[in-house]
Amino acid sequence: MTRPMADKVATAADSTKRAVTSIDVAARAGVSQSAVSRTFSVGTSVSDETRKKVMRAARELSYRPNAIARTLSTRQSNIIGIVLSTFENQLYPVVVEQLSRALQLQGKHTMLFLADKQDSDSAFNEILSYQLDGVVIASATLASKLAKQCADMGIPVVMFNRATDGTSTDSVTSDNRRAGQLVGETLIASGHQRIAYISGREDSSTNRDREHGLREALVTGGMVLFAKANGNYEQAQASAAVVKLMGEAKKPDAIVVASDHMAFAVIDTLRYTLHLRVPEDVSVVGYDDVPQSAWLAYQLTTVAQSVEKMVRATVELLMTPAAPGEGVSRNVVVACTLIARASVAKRVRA
Amino acid sequence: MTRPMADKVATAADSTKRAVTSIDVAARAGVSQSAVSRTFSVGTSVSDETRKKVMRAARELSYRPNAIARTLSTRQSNIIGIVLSTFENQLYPVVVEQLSRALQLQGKHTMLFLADKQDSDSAFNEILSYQLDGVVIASATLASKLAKQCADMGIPVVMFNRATDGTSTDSVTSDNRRAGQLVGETLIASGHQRIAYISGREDSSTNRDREHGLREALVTGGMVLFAKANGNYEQAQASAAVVKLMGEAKKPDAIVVASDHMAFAVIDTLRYTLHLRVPEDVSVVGYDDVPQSAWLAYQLTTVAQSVEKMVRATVELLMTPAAPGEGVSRNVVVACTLIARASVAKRVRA
DNA sequence: ACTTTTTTTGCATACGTATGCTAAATTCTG
DNA sequence: CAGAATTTAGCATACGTATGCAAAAAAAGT
Repeated sequence: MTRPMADKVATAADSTKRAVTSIDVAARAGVSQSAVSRTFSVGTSVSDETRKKVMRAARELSYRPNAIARTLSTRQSNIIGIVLSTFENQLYPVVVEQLSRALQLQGKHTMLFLADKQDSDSAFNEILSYQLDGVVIASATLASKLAKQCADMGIPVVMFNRATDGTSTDSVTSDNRRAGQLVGETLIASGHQRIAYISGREDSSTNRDREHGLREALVTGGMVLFAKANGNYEQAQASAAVVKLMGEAKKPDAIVVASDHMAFAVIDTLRYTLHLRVPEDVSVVGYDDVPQSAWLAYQLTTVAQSVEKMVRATVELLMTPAAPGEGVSRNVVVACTLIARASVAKRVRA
Repeated sequence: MTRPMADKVATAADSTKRAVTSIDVAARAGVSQSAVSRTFSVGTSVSDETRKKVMRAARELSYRPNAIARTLSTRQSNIIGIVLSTFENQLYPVVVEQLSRALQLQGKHTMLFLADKQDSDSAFNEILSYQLDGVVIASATLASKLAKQCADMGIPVVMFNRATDGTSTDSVTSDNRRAGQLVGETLIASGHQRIAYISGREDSSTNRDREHGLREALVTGGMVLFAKANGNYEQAQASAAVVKLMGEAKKPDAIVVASDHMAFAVIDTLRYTLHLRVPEDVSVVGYDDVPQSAWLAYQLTTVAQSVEKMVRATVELLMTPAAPGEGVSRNVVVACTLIARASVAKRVRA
């Protein structure tokens, strides 16, 4: 009896104080625990009177339903996983921000997972052990493997900005082939004759489709791709690529770059390393229309992916999972728009 | 008896198939459920033999412990919430990426929360109902309010890159006052005489400290701040601010900008709108050292925050929560470094 | 007023794992 | 080899909420 009181006093910072549960609320409101639960669940029937009593008690105790317990019971976590490899390309911050916001509006929450070369497997397993309501994959690395694992667990998966490589997974992409065509058409229309391409990762469907579309437009216009170098979606490699392209005897008069992110490095290298003018000496076109493309330093002509539409489609797919066993994947392709800025010149035919 | 079989066949995509639980594994391994649980928990005692049996059965059934159930039982979710307002400033993608990676290495996962002006309250409540192990606040909006709520619930909170406004919350910041001094000293040393400041949000401690340090260095050097305009951490406002500063009869010869993000807009506006040269006509200095600062187009002299150190400190604080009722907050201040690039000129005294 | 229908309530149990406690098995000790 | 000390296994219960079911209450119908 020396100090039992001290052990029981609950100070504000007392970490031993138990959280308020629906049972506490029920006791205070003089109803059953079920009544409390029903009050806080949508689509359940409670009389106005009990609801009021419960709400009052809940407020007084500052009760908040425990999402974890709820998940265990309903098998619905309201958590969506987003897998990506890096934020380096400014497109991804934009995507994650918009996606998170859109999901929050639907009462979902976002669990971020940064895939890495090494730890991918161990951490994948961990993320999968949270009863995710869905997963958005915006990372090339191990995408199809992870997609399969999720599918096996019955978790809806959406591949964002990458096509399904044979596996039957839902996906949202923009119309990259058309994007490539648009770029080709614009460059031809503005009088370019030697059009080169700096590619992204060769195993990326986005890159392939963009190149494919570009080549189609060139053929239609009676020409072929003038040159090509690989930038691998990395700025350093893109810089090296443009140095190589401009080091040849016959130089391109326009360079199409597989992503805006690389295009910035290309423009910088052209201007500050090779001392060439953009667009007077070389035109540059990118893809994605990330925020920086509009900056005065770049004024990059590019093809805009409508992140907004892609996000909307993604959320839609996540919320309405395909019927099980359906086997056929849903692939949403969002239209894209050419944004003409100042990085493309009008050239007079020689 | 017409089609009972069809109803029971479990196809791969059959969403009705129940998840594998520790009980299933126990049955298959011929041990109790506790044995399975102990096998998958660290720091518990199981004999090698049972462990092997369990692991084997688990592998055969591809069992994965249910993190949600585990959370309910242990009151430890292994989820850390990150609250921020926007990814616009490239510093934040970098921070979130590094923080997530660091947390993943500790077996923690990241729940992202994008604070908004409107929905802040409702969504806060939701995020708090997941038994978060900790919260990192990297958003100015409602920071102190949220911090208090978390503290009341016994959730460790760390304010990232913003000081605690009186409230006793742990925080990690860089030495912004010293950063300001460094900038002032450098500009004075390189012969600048009319040093102006474009500020961030006035209610941000980061901004205040940077300005404070800058003014101190100026006073020490026998001068005062030449002019000041508010950029509010937004590029458009920063552009307007620089236009205003350069529109005066007496123009600054150096502009210190409260963030790199704004500094890019300032440089672009100087060059492409006002047709001035950087650094020949005006030097520009930023804060943060985001990736773009190193780009050839900007070559921005800036003060680097060591995101790596800040992240490490944040994780450290999260993992070792202060003793309850301690009342005194831990405030880690990380040293910063001036990164000299080409946006500052050497001026000869007139 | 009495039956029928509808709504509301509470009871009991399930969700999947962790863990205190006790009993059993094992190892150690002399 | 007996007994003590230690390790390991299993039982039972807790974590906090949701929900099927049946009883109770209220509303509607005649």
